[in-house]
Amino acid sequence: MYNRIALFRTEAGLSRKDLAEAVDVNPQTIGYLERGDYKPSLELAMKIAAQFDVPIELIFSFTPFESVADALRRS
Amino acid sequence: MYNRIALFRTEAGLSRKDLAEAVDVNPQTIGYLERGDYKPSLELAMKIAAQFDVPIELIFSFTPFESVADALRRS
DNA sequence: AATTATTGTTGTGTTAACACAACAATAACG
DNA sequence: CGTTATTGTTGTGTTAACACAACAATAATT
Repeated sequence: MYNRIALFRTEAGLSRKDLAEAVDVNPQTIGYLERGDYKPSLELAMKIAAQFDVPIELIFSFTPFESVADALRRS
Repeated sequence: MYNRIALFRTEAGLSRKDLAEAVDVNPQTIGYLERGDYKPSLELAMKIAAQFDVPIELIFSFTPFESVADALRRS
């Protein structure tokens, strides 16, 4: 399971602690998710997606995300 | 957490056993999910959504889904 | 009516997603 | 330089999402 939590989080100017408070989990949990140490529950994934106002599929994927450079080049 | 698994499943002509095999879980697990006895992992939710080829948000929601009648009336 | 498929219920066991604490390493800032 | 914020690491404990088994109830099929 790949994710772009860190990407969205830093762009939003949030620390892990900030995001953790926003979605109501322990700050360590955000770190574990970003590193891929464990996979989120659907509930947590939905809260994170809601926080950045994007669909879940933009943040979580079974296949690797393309680089930001490539994505912007395509857009 | 509300879901429309049963709705999509029956429309697709699948039994719980069928869907369970398609997303590689125990048939009981589908029953538990449909009844709301427990919430899916993100991984399972994504597999189910992929099975019906719709975004996760069409199947799972924090708020109740409108009735099929209302949805069709609106469309 | 008999058989088979589907669904629901109960129970037990395992694993991983969490919470929480403590501390080290590094980065940012006064 | 000293302080503070941020991130990473390790460890322990709890809970819920699963697997699996057995069986009852109902629906569908022959």
